[in-house]
Amino acid sequence: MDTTAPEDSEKAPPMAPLSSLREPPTTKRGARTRAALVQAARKVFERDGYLDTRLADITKEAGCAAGSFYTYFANKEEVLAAVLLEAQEDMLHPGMGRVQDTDDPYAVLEASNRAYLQAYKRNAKLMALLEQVAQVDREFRKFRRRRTDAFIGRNARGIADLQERGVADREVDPMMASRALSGMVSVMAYNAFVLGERQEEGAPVDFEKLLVTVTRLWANALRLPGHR
Amino acid sequence: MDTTAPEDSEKAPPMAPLSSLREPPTTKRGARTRAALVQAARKVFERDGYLDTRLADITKEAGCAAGSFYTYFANKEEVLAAVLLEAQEDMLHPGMGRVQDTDDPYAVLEASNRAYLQAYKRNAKLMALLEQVAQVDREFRKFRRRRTDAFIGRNARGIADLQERGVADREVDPMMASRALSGMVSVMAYNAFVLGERQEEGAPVDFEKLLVTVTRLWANALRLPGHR
Amino acid sequence: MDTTAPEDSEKAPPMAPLSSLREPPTTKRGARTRAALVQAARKVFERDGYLDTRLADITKEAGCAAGSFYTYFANKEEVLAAVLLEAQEDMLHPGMGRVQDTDDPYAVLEASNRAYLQAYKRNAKLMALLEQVAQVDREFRKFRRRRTDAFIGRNARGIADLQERGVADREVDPMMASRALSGMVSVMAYNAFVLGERQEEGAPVDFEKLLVTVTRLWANALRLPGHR
Amino acid sequence: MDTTAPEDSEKAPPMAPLSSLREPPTTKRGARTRAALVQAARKVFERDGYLDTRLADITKEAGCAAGSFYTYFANKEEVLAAVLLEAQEDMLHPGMGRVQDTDDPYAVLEASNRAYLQAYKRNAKLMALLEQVAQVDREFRKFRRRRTDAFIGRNARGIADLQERGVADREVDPMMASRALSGMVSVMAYNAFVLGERQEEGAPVDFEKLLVTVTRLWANALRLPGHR
DNA sequence: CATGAATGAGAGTTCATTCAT
DNA sequence: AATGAATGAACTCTCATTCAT
Repeated sequence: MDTTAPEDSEKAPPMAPLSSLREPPTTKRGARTRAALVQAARKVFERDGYLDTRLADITKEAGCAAGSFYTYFANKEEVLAAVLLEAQEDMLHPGMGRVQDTDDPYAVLEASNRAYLQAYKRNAKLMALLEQVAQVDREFRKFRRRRTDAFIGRNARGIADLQERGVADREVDPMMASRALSGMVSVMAYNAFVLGERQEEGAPVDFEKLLVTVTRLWANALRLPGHR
Repeated sequence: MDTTAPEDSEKAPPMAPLSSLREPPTTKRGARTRAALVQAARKVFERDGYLDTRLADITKEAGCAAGSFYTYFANKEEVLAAVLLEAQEDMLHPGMGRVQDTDDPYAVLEASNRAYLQAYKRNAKLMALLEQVAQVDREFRKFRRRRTDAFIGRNARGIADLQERGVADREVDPMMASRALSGMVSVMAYNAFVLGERQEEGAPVDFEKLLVTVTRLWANALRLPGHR
Repeated sequence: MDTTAPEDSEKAPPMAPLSSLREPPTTKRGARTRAALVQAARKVFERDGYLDTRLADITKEAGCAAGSFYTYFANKEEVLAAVLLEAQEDMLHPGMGRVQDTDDPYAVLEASNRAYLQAYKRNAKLMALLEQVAQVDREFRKFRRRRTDAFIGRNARGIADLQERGVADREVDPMMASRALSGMVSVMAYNAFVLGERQEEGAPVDFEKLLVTVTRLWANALRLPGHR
Repeated sequence: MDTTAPEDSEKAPPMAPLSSLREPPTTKRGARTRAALVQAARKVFERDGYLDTRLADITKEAGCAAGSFYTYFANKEEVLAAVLLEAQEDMLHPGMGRVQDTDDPYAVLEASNRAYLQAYKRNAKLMALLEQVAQVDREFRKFRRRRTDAFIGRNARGIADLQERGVADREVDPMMASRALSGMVSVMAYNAFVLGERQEEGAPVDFEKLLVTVTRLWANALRLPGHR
């Protein structure tokens, strides 16, 4: 789910647009240390949350000295950026098997949602982290937005396509419908895989039921035919 | 990757469940000071965000000494609780005029969504704050959940009712459908009224178009009859 | 003596023009603490030099907690500013008794130089500090410049006056001559009272001989008549 | 106030008296690297000032690795020493053409001052650096002192000579007069060529006017005859 | 000799919380 | 009840120096 904080809330220091400023390590040893830091950072971030993570926690986890951190990153933001960039691939491009070959819109839709939900589940901790950090840092809000927009755009094209083929409700704006329906799925994913996994915050969820429900609602919402 | 979410991320200090611990002020002067603090807190929270707000900012805004804060609240969480409790009414019970009288499910649905979206827009800054703080504090996550569940429950009853009346798709679980569709609307509201209002984070939104779209999608999703 | 560093050498952070930003203490206790800090700062600065002074040294000397420093000053610069402002009076306006009554230019000159040298000697440690810090901080360079200019201007007027009265060499530009001669005296003072007092850095100096020499050279340089 | 100057201000680590400890490089490659470091150091020192210079800045400018620095120098002081020693010649022995042949004391004096001022101007950045570092490091204070004393001694001999020839005021101690007058010229040079070149710190100066003025004042101060 | 990563002590700063007045 | 100064733990970041390759 999407969440945010008052615009002016963050003092915006000069920050790089989510790309490493420090030059990459030249030696093998350097690469190893950097990798250890990124891995440690991910672990600690996911465990303690972005805000409660001290840089010392990361270096400790990585097994290196506090100062070594700054050989590779300028601050907490930059490690997180590195963590996210490293995981970006799997988060962005779920890849959804062969089903696309079919002509059955419902089957395609279900496959798409399945891929999305699976990827979300796989990266749930990271998604939780992203949501948290997006509340606090504009740069990561942008990152999240890029990710969201990728899905929304893809789905909007799918909807427009169905409309052209005459199988989807032509009354709705494809873009806005995509925003709404994609949002619907992402909220469900967040609730199921982020909150649902937490003690006392939510109940565990039946993956298939979730998938079927959102798919059906989505199909209905577009008035796809058949599939009573 | 597995999906245990950052449950432990927040050090959980002994905290009261969102109700003031401190006994209420006895004197008039005390009541005035407390009120000033709550009002100031809301203003500063909305302006600077929860995390960037220093208690000193609040007392300064309230025009009282730093120490006075502790006469009424134990910490930042408690003021925020007070702020939210004070605003709870309008956030929770939008109240939606007389339309409920009609039998037209679509009209009822639209009225309900209108009321929700209007309330969201009215309290957008507070909602933003709530989302932010929910990322950081379990107690406020619970608060948010109570609010969300109220809407979800209400909508689920509506859906079940329509199903019983035979006008809604019986294949979907009313509760889960309500989660999905309510979530859909809340995401749209968040994007429109929280992110949409921020420079460079989102475009301003046409309220009516938003309302019509989500209502239509909702109606379609349930296969409500009629309406073209 | 005047000394400085390459212009670009100092990263110039937004700094206040040598005036306290923090609001002054309201209570007696506050005033006491602030005063203790200024006094401690002066002592430590004079003992350890500006650069080697840690804020912790100052608070320790003042007998208060590290954090208390920031109640009154934003950083090291600001305390030093406070120290200098407090001592400014005596450094700037030596006050030189009754001699001004006479018409004898030489006597006036000697009295003036005596007052200057005495004041310099009295504040030697502070002058040393000022020289040191002027090498490092533009704002204090300005401060030093204001002080220097005050003397130079005063002396330039004296020289011009003598020229008008026909007792001083009219060939020299009064302002530039004042720069040169005032500079001459200040170098001598620096060498005598700052360096001269240090072990192995210079020999102790006979105050009267110093005074007589610079006065005679000054008088000669302007071709004042009489005096052998 | 008393006048013990900040003698103890600098922690005095075991330091060599401004001569390279490290043995000179044996290979050609080594000599090249060392030279590159010295050159880079001078550039960076002059640009950023001694204190703000990081060893990393120097090695970067020299195009070699951080660790290589320690092959040739033990620390920042030592490079600076190397820099100064390399430039010492031009700073110390201006060389002043043929004018010394004349008997006209004024001409000799002017030639001497011209040579001094030209050398100062030529090495202004280095002089600025020296002044800065002298404020901070005893060893460089000694270096500066040796330089200053060379000039003072030379000028004192000149003055004594003139006194013996009966053309200079015999009432002043040649050594002290030399200190004062040499100091006068050096202050003027510092103000003109170091401060004068900086934006907003001083106005640019007319070299010839400066030369004529200090020379005339100097001549007058000694009561040299002629030259009205 | 050169490299460049690793180290870690140490400094400045923030701010929730306490407490004497 | 109110005040506002005092506290000090906590954290980030710098950079001279070392050392394995």
